[in-house]
Amino acid sequence: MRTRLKDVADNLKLSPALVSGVLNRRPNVWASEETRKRIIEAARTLNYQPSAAAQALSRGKSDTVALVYRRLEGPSYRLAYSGLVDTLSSGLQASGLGLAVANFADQEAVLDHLQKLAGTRACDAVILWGREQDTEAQGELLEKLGIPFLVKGRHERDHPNWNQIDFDHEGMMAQAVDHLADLGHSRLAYLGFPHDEAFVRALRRGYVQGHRRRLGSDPDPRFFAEHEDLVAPNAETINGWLSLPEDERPTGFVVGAGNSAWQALETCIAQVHRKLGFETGDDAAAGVTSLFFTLMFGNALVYQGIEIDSLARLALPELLTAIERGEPAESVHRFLPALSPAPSLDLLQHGVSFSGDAP
Amino acid sequence: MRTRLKDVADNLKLSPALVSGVLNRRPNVWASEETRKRIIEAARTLNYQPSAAAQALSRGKSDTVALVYRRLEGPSYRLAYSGLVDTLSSGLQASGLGLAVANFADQEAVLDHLQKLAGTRACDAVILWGREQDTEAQGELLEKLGIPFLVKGRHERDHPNWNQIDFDHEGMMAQAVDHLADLGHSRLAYLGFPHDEAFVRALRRGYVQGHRRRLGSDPDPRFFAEHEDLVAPNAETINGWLSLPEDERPTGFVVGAGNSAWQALETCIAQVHRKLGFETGDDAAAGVTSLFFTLMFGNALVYQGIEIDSLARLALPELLTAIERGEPAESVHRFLPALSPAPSLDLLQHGVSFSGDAP
DNA sequence: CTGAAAGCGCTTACAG
DNA sequence: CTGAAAGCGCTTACAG
Repeated sequence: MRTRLKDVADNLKLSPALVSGVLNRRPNVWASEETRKRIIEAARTLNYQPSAAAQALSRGKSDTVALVYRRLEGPSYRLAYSGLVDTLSSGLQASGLGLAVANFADQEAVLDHLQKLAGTRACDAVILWGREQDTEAQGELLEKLGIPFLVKGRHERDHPNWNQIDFDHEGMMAQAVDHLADLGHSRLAYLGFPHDEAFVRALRRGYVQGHRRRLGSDPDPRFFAEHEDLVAPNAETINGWLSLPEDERPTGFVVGAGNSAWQALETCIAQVHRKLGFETGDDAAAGVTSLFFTLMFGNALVYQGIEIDSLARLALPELLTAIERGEPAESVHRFLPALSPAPSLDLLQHGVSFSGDAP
Repeated sequence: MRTRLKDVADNLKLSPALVSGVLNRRPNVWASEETRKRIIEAARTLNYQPSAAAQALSRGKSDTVALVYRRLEGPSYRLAYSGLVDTLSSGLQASGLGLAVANFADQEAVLDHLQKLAGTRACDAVILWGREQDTEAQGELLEKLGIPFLVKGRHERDHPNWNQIDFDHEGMMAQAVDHLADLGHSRLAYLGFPHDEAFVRALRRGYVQGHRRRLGSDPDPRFFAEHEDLVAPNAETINGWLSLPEDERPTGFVVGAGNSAWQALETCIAQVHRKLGFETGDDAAAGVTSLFFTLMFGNALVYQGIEIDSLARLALPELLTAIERGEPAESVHRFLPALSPAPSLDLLQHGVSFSGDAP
C-alpha cells in the first residue's frame, strides 16, 4: 500500500496540515527545526510521495506542460523535431514540471485537443510546434482560452506579443553572404526552397538583404533559384550557371535548401573540374543542410544540425515564468547559429576524377 | 469559469451521479434514452470536460503512460528515436491515454524517477527505451513496483516474460546473406560494429547463422571486421580484402554497421574500378544504414530508415491490454523489416572515374 | 430508474 | 507553534 500524507502524520502524531506545510515549505507554516527534521525524515523513511492527482486537484494546477503539434509526414520533419522532446522534457523536469506530448494528423484534431486540454486542466501551459499555417490558429485558440503558451515559428508580424521562438533565418543567410564575400567571391548565386512558408521567406529576405549590405547591390536575378528538394532540377539550374563564360558565372553559392541542392552543387562543380573550398580558385558555398550531411568532394561552411533544441532551451525560461505568474509570456526569441565546416569525404584527394558528362 | 459535473446536473435537475454514470457509459446505470440524450446534449452545450485530476484521484488511475529513457548523446541516437514519440503519442491517444515523457542524463536519475512515478501514481504504465544495459535494471525496478511496462530491447534471455520489442536483427542479417547468395555471390564479408551490445551480438549471430544455413559453411574469419563508425578503419580493412587475388577476395558484403562503413565500401570498391550493383560482375552489398543515406556510385539493398515506430506500433496493443487488466503483459515481439533499394546518386553514370590512389 | 453520502488524498484558510 | 474542517471535482457503492 502506498503511504499517504495521513500515514506520515499519524506516524509522528502530527496533523496532516502541518506535515503538508513543512514538506511543501509553505512560508506561513511554523514548526520547530526539530519537528521539521522529524517530518522530513519520516517522509523519507516511509517513502512518501504525494499523489499527483490529489495535488493537482487541490492546487488547481497539474505541473504539466503539453507539447502539442500536428504530425507532419516525411523523415525530414521527423529529423527537424528530433531532440526537441529531449530538451523540453529535461528542461521542464528541472523545474519540477512534467511534459505531456500529443500529436495529431490534422489541424482539426489538434484544435479539439487544445480545447480539451483547457477543459480538463490536464496541463498548465502548452508548447506549440509546427508550421505557421497550423500554429497560428492554435495560438489564437489558446490565447482565447487563456492558457500560457510558447510557439515555435515566426509570428512576429501578426502576433508580436506571443512568446515565440525560431531561428534567425535572415541572419543566417546574411552570415553566409559575408563568409563568401570574405573569401573574395562577388558573383553569388542562391539555391533555396520554392515553398511559401515563413522560414523560406526569411531565408530569401536574409540573402537579398545580406547581399545588398555586403556587396552593395541586389542579387543577380539570373542566379536565384528555388527548387524542390530533388537533385535533378537543382543540377539543371546549376549546369546552366556553370556553362556561362568564366568571368560571368557565379563562384559563390548560398544554400537555403536541403541536401539535394548540395549534392547537385557538388556533382555539377566537380564535373567542370572545380571544387568547393576555401582556397583562391575554389568555388565556395555556405548555408543550411539537413542534420546528416557529408560533402563528397570539397569543403564548405554550413549550419549543420542546426539544433532545434537550442530553440527550446532559449525560450523555456520565459514560459516557466509565465506559468508561475499565470499570465501570458510576451517575447520574440530569435536564435542565430554559427557556420561551421561540413564533414567531407575528400574524394578528390583519393583518386576520383571526372570526365565531362552532365547529369 | 469551467463547467463542472455539478453544473451539468443542476442544469438538468438531475444528480451528479446519474450524469456521471451516463457520460461514462457505466453499465449498471439506468436512464431512459430521453434522459441520456438530454445529458449528452447538455454536456456538449455547456462544453463540459471532466477534470483530469479529479477523475484520476477518484478512479485511482491517471490514464497516462510514461515514456522514460536515459538520454544518449549524439545525433545517431536522436535519429534512432525520431518518430517514436509521434507513434506512441498517437497510438495511445487513440485509446484515450496520454503520453508523458521524461528523460535523464544518467541511469540513477531514471531509476529515481521511476520510483517517483510509482509513488505519485502519475502514470498507469511505463515504456522503457534505450540500451539493454540501462533498461534491464529499469525493468527490474518496475517489476518490483508492480507497474506494467513495455521495454525496447532484447531481454529474452534473462527476462523472457517481459513485454519487449525489438528488431529481428538475426533475421535481417540472414535476409542480407540470402539476397547476396541469390545474386550469385559466395565469398561474403561482414562489416559490423565492435560494441558489446545485444543488437550488435544479434547482427553478428544472424550473419553467421545465415551464412551457415544458406552457404553451408562458417564465414571466412578473414572477412569479418568490426569497426567504429568511422570511414578510415573500415577503408583499411576493405582495401586489404580488395587487394587479394580476384578469385579469393569477397564480392558480397553484409553490413551490420553505419553509414561510414558504406561510404568506405563504396569508395574502396570504386577505386578498383568496380561498383556495387545487381548485375553479373558487380560487387554487391546489403545491410543496415542510418536513416539518411545515399549511395554515391552503385546500388544495394538496405534496411533504410528501419522505422523505430514500427516497433512501437507492434507492441502497443499488448501494453494497452496489460494496463486495462492491471497485470503485466508477457510477450516478446520481434520485427523483421524488408530490404529495399537504397537511393543512389549514380555518379558513375555521370562522368566520374577513378585513378588508383588509396584513401 | 434516482439521489444522498462517503471517499479519493491532498491544500488552505481559520480558529485556537 | 498546532489541529479540526472544508473544499478541490469527480466516482462509487448503497439505499430508496
